[in-house]
Amino acid sequence: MAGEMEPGAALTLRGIGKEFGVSMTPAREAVRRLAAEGALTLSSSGRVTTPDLTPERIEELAALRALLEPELAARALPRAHMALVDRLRTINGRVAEVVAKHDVTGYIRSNLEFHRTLYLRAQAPAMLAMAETVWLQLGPTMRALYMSREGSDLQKHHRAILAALAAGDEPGLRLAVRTDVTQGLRMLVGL
Amino acid sequence: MAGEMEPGAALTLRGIGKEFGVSMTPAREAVRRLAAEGALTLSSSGRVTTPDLTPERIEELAALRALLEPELAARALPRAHMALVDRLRTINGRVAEVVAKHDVTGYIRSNLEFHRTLYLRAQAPAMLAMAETVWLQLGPTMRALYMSREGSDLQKHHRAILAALAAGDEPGLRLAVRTDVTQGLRMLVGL
DNA sequence: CATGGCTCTTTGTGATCACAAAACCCGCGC
DNA sequence: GCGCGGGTTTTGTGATCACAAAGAGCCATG
Repeated sequence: MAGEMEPGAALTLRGIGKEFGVSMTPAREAVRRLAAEGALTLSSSGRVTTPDLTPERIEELAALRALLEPELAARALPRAHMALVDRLRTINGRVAEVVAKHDVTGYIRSNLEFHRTLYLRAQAPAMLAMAETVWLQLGPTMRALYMSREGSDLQKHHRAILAALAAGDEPGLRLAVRTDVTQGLRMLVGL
Repeated sequence: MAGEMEPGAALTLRGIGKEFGVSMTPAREAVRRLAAEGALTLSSSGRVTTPDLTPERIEELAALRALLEPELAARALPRAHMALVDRLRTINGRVAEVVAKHDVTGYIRSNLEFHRTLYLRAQAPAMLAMAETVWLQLGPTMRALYMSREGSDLQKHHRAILAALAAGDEPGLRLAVRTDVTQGLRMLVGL
């Protein structure tokens, strides 16, 4: 999810097992579970790789984010207190730090933490799980995305989200989340 | 997905294995995969049951359907030809048959086939997979739902979908799909 | 008659193994 | 130089086993 692996990277059950000090059996279960969520690709012969997404697939996943995440934000809005906004501001500060250090993985991680923290307030576990599934599928691709561009104006969108949250402005919040989510992925496809 | 199992039904790995003539290993993989999609529940001790959804969870899943399926329908619309509408009409006829026979499982199956046939035209596999994941989670619950009410006016919504499709009316299609999806589940929660 | 504890059974976990298929690599021939 | 076999290695699959924990049932006791 954090983009630690590049798209198309191959994995072996025995390799995973050795890496985590277990046998093939639990490695297989983990792989099958991740494959079920679309986070890994199983070739017809059972080989395991991280997915190498086509532009159409990326657009589709971006559309899913644009569908799910504004809804999650809107559901979180009535439950959001000042403490939440403060917490989000803190996380957003950490985003700025890792951007300065060109730490791609750290950036993706804290960016997603920002979103997750907000959506947790929606009290919608199934919907949040779906959003996280999408993040998982985009993981390896996000690395490629964020390495190609500077993340300076993503902060702008996060600030817009915070402002709408503090103002209790639902339409504004939906729009801010949607553009934050859409804009980054748009670049990758080159639209 | 077809509601063949009731909510809260227990499963054992050895039982599944015997039922399908395999050992525990493939049974475990299948169970873990389904659990990853939310189609089965794993207790903390590893016990496997079909999920017994709370009303809040049902509302959430209904909201997901209301979010995803109009989008899928809208994406299918520009690609929909007369042959597709005919095919949908045929499937809809089959829905009427099974309703007459009070065949709950058959009804759910053909109802979902109606939706899946339409959404396949959207050329959006990730989005369709998400919708099917939701269906899977609702499966056991849908049985309980459709046994408690008559499915007569669901045909009405399907006809509205077909009409909007034939007319190329996107807003109408979105609305028709949304109400078809929402209305059935609304009863169960008792809103 | 209810309740607590004890035992036996059931059940999931993870390791190991034999097997088959796929991939890889090396060398040969065109 | 390039492509194509053939043998070797790697890799996933599914079965089986030992083990531990959780459940179920039963009996004794208050």
